This record gives sequence, structure tokens and C-alpha cells, in this order.
Amino acid sequence: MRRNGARRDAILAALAAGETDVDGLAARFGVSPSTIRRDLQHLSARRAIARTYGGAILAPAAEEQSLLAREGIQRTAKAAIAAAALALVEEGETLILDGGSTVEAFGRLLRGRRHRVITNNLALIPVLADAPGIELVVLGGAVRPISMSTAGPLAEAALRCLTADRLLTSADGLAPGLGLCEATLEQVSLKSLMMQRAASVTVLADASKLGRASQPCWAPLPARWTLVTEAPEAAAAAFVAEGAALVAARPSPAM
Amino acid sequence: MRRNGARRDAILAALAAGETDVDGLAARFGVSPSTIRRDLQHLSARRAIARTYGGAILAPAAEEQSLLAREGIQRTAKAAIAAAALALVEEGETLILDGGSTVEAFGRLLRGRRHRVITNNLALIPVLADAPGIELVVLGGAVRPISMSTAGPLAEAALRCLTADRLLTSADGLAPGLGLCEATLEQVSLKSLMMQRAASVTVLADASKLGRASQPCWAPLPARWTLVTEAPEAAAAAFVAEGAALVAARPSPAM
DNA sequence: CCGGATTTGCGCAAATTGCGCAATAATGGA
DNA sequence: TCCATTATTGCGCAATTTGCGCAAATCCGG
Repeated sequence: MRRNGARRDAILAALAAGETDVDGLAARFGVSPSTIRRDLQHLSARRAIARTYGGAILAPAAEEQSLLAREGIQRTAKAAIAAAALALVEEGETLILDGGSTVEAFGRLLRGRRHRVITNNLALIPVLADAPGIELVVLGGAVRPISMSTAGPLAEAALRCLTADRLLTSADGLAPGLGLCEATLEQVSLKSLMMQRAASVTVLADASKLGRASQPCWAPLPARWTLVTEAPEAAAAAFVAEGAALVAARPSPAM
Repeated sequence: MRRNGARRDAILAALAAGETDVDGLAARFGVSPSTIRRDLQHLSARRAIARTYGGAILAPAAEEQSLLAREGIQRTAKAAIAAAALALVEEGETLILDGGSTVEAFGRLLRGRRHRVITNNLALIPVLADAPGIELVVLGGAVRPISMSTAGPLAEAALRCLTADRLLTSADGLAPGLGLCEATLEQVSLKSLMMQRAASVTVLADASKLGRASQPCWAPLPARWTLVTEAPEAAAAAFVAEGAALVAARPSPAM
């Protein structure tokens, strides 16, 4: 019984190298497109790859969908907020990036820039790990699957060895006089520590978060902080009154 | 000028929810397949998704390919080793999973089982974070992009707060009398600490690693340890002579 | 040396995609 | 309020790709 796992392994390597079309693979291995198609069918059945029109790509991790499902919500608003926040940070700054999909959207924009990044946002790891100008430090600790971030004593212990120029964070809700709310004490405890260890605090929040007291645990905000939101100025007035600098994000029509 | 980001956001959410074919999406949104196709084309141009034959999937992170390129090398051997190692660990054990693609292959098999997992292997995070029976703890620290793992003082500090039943590790090379070799002192320092904090040590190594002194930094092995390899018994004899228990992995023809 | 099984290449029907075109719907300005 | 402009939508057709059956080639074990 002869099995040809060799060419299939080579196909996986070729796919990783960027060769994605059937004809190219057929030429590379000196076999007919039919044979390549059969190989791709085989690999596809094993969930190692996904077929495309005219080729294939490496299988997307089928597991990381729990957060991506929420990623779509308010996607354009989050993209606009992230873009506006990017204008606030200067090249070379050390940044703390908190968990949450809005901060994640911001982090994705950092590729190509030069920063030291400290984060507990696990979704950003594959994005920033191999970015040329980025030096990435991960805060360890217990993983919260629903938010794809870490928290707890280990994360705080690591953070106590570090300081940063700026914290970029978000929250389940913001309320004037109360601060940021989250579901667990672990999260707000870490958030408070992050605020202490950063020289300035920037909060990214879409309109749905403003004034929302959706969770029982609160992290108070420092005397001066920056709020980046796409909400109209009136909705953010209460925060400006108590020390927030307001940065307006305009959803670009091209999003 | 009217832009329809709304349906596109919804499409992303639907893709995350598992709806992947054009006709299904067309039915779900009450529009024609042509419209869905145009939406997918748009999202594909923005690299948010990848087109497949008859549908689309969420974009595979284009960044995490540096490691996947190596993933293909010795893929069948690694899969066999991972499967053999799985038989050694008992349900409920606390495991330390080190970096490296062989250990990663092992970690992927843990979904569906019940374990506490402590790891610096960043590639395993999306795999194990939302697995039902898995409690995941990440060791923080500086990220090594080439190996997609963390190391350094922060990782070691976190590990000093933890112990485990078993360590699963690998290396760039293994040599009798020397132990495991890696490229940097940071890595071997962490490896040594991992061995201290685990009650038993299991090394996963394909045949190409045995006897290879490819790197200058060495982590000595404990008096008793387990070697899982697909290499013939003769190649591993020198390790057995100095305290290793040998577990043979048989590459299944179906791989 | 030979039988059996696997793999390979090719042709054809079916499905999918891409593109042009006309109709519809919404937006901004007069 | 009305109109012109522009984006969006649905449909049909040509081009490409896929899936499948079948025959030839290849390889392995006895």
C-alpha cells in the first residue's frame, strides 16, 4: 500500500509560502491539475486547508471564532475610533493595550510602526508578534475565553515590573462619576493597575458604551484622560465636564 | 451617497457563526446571490475574508504564517509523536506545554479533554482558550516571533508561582550527556525551570533532532524522563542508557 | 515474474464566478 | 417639494473551475 503524504506535506509548505493556485502547484510538482485537486480535496477533508476558487489556502484556525463573532458588531464605528486613536500616539512610545475588540482594532493598525507594546489582548499576539518595528510583551495569567484576554494575579505581577507612556483601554460601559465597568473584579483590578503604570490614559468607546452601567464592577478614571468616540459631542459632554479630553472619530464612508 | 456597511458587518458575523455559502447568505439576507458575491468581493479586497468555492470564510490571519511554514516540515512524524504522547497523559492532569511545533501538535489534541494547561506556546492560545474542559494559563514575557513563544524574567516569575504534573517539551536538538539545546540562554533557562516545576518530564522529538547539537545553549535533563520519538530504537539507545524511558510513535499510514 | 491495488491523467457534465446592462432606490441640492 | 445624480440591485451570458467516471501507468508483495 503506497501512500503519498510526501507531496501533501510539500503542498502545505507551498501554500504557506504563498503558492495558492492549482496550476501553479501542478507545475511546481510536475503533475496534472487533477492530481493536485485530489490532494487538495484530501487535505480539505482533514481540515488542513480550505479550498478557494482555483486554489487553496491554509486552514483558518477554526477555533478563534468566539471573539470574531462579536468583532462584526459596530465594526465600522470601531474602525473609525481606532483610526482616530492612532493619530494620538507617537512613534516610539511604549503602549499598554488592554483587552477588547476595539483595542484590538487599534492594535491591528500598529503594524508597520515602531512601538513597544505590553498587552493582555491575546487576539493581538499573532498580529503584532512578527511585526518588524514592534517589541511585544505579553501579560500572562489565566485566560478568559470570552474576551480572549488574560487577567489575575500573574498578569498584575508582570505589570508591576513595567511602565508605559500610554494606556489604550475600553470597557463594557462608561458612566460619569463611576468610571469604567466590567463583569469581574479581576478585570477592573487589572485595569486600575494599568492606569497607574501608564503616564496617560486613552479610552476607546463606541456610542453604545457611553453612559451604560451594564456591569457591577467599576474602575475609576484618573483626573485627566482622553475619550475617543464616534458618538456626537452631546453624548460625551458629561465626561468632558469631569476631566476627559474628547477626540471625535468620523466613520469613513469607505469602511 | 449610501453605503451598506450594515449588511457587510452582518455577513462577517454570519461567517463567524458558520454560515459559509453564498446561497445560504443570500437566503438569510433576502437578496440575490449576485449581491452577496459583490459583498464578499468587497470584504475580500479588504482582506477581511477569503473567498472559497461557493462561499467564503473569515480571513486567515495573514501574519501567522511564519510558523506555519515550518509546521509542514516533518508534519506526519510530529502528528504521530503527538498522538503517542497523548496516551501518556491522564485526564485531569496539570500540564506545562513548552514552545515548538511538535508540542503545538500535541496541544491541538487536547481539545475535548479535561486539563489545566500552563504554556508559553502562543500558537496554542486560540486552540485551547475556548476548549470546554481546558483551564488555560499563559506565561507572559517577551514574545519571540520566530518561535511564537514567550520567555524571559516575566515568564519565569509567573512559573515560580505554579507547579504541574507533567512537562511536555521539545528542543532544537538532543544529545546524550548534554540534554536539550536551544539558541538562547533565555530559552534554556525557562526550560530548566519548567523541568523543576513539573513532577515528570516528557520530551517530544522527531528523528531529525536526535543527537543533533545544533545550538550552543543547553538545558540538562533530569535523572528520569520520557522520550517520545518516531525514530528507530537504535537511534534512541544512547538516551535510554542514561535514564530515558522510550515511547515509540508509529506514523499512521492515514496521515 | 505476476496479480492486485493504488495512483495518475483525461474528457465531459455541472456548478460557480465575473462582468455588462437595465431597473430601482436613496441622497443632496435647488 | 421635486429633480438629477449616484449607488445599489437583479439578471443573463461567457469563461473558468470543479467533480466524477474510466482507462492506462505505476508500484508493491508474494
